[in-house]
Amino acid sequence: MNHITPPTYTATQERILDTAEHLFAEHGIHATTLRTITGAAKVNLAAVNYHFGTKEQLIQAVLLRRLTPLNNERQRQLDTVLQTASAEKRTAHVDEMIRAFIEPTLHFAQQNDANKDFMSFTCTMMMNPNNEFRSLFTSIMEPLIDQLFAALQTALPTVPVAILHMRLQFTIGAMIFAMREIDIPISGQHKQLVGGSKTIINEMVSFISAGMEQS
Amino acid sequence: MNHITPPTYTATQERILDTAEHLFAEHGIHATTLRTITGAAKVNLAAVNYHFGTKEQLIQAVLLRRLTPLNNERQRQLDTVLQTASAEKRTAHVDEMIRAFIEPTLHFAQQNDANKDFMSFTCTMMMNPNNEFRSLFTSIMEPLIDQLFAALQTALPTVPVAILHMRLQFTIGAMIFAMREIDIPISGQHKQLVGGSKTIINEMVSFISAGMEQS
DNA sequence: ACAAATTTCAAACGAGCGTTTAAATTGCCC
DNA sequence: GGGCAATTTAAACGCTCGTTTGAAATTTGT
Repeated sequence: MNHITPPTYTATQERILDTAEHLFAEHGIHATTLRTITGAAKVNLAAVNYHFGTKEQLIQAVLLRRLTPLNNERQRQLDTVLQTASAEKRTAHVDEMIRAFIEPTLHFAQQNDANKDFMSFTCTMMMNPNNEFRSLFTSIMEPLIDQLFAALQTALPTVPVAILHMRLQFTIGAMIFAMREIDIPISGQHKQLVGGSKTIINEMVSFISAGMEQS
Repeated sequence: MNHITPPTYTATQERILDTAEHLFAEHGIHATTLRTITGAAKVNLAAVNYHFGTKEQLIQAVLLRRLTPLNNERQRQLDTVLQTASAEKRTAHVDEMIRAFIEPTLHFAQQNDANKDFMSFTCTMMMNPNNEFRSLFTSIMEPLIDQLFAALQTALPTVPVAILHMRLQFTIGAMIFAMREIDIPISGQHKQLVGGSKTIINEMVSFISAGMEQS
C-alpha cells in the first residue's frame, strides 16, 4: 500500500520534462540553463517558469515523474519476495531481496534512452554535494531502504548492524556507479555496463550477495 | 618507476588551493564561485586568475596536488604485493590486491579534514557528467587500474574478462560512494562510514574480495 | 639602496543567468 | 460567434559570474 501516483502533465509540460531530463543527464543540472532547455524543446523561455514555477521545481518534477513508478515497482517486488518467503515459513534469501532491488532498476534503465537519461540524472543528483537535492531523493527512498535493511537483518542475524549498514552502503554505491554508465577505462577500452542482456543484472546480484553473505 | 612529482606552491597559492578544495567539497564545483573562494581565503579576487590562469586550471591543480602522491602510494603497495607473491612463486591473493588499492585510499581520507575534503571533491568530479572533468581523473588512474585488472585476471583465470570488468566497476563504485561519505539514511540514522578505525577498511576489502572471488 | 620583477589591489567589463511582466494568441464553453 | 480563461510570446529586469586592466604595493637581486 505504499503505492504513490505521480501527477499527469500536458504535452508541453512533457516536452519540457523530456528535454530537461536529457540535458541534465548529459551536462549536469548546473550547466544546463533554462534557455538551453526551452530552446531545445522549442518552447518559449518563460514556459518553464509558467508551468513549473522555478528551475528547482522543474528539477523536482523531472525526478518524481519517473522515480515514483520505479520505486513502486521495487516495493512490489520486495513485498512479493518477503510474502513468498513468509508463506513458505522461511526467511527470505539474500539474493532474492537484492534482486528485488536491483532488477527493477536495471530493467528500467534498459528500456529506452529516456530512462537511461533519468538514471544518469538521478545519480548526478545523488552525488551532488548540495544536500537540498539529495534530501528529496533520499526521503523518497528511505521507506524502501529501511524495509530492505530490516529484511537483511533477519536473513543475516549474525552480522552486526554496523557491518550490515556498511555493506548496504557499498551496495548502493556499486549500483549508482553502474547505472550512471560511468566507467573507468581499462586497457583503454570503454565498456558499457548496462547492455541489452540480463548478464549485468545477474552478475550484480551475485556480486552483491556474495559480499553480503560473507562471514 | 611510475612515481610522479607534483609541483610546489607558494603560501598564497596553497591557501587558495586549500580553500577551494574545501568549498568544492562542500558545495560542488559549479556552485562555488571565485568570489567565494577568494573571500574565504582572504586574497584578492584576481588572485586565482593571476596564479592559476582560469577557474578550470585551479580545479585541475586542486585535483593533481593530492591525487598524485595518493596514487604513488597505491602504486607502491600494489607493486609490493605483486613482487612479494612473485618472490614466493605464487599468484597474488585477491584480497591483497584489493587491499593495496583500498587501504591507501581510506587511510588517506582518515588522516585529516583536508584529505576528506579532497576525497569528496574527487568523487563529485568523478560523477560529474561533464567529461572534461572526468577525463583528467581517469587518465591519471588508468595505468594503475590496468595493472590491478591484469593482476586480477591472473589470480582469477576462470572468470571471463567481461565479468571481471563488471566486478571492478562495482568495486570502484562502492569505493567512491563510501569515500564521498554520502549515505542513505537507514531507519532515520545517518552514519559516517569513514570513521576513525580500521574496521571500514577491513570490511570493505572482505566485501569486495568476496564478490570478486565468487564463482 | 635602488631598480626590476613579482604580487596585490580596486574597479570595471561583457556575458549569461533565472525570473517577471504585460501584451498577443489560442482554445473552449454557452 | 463572442467572452473568458489558459497559454504563448517578446522584451526587459536585476543580479552574479569569470575575467581583464592598470596602478599600487611588495619582494627580489645586486
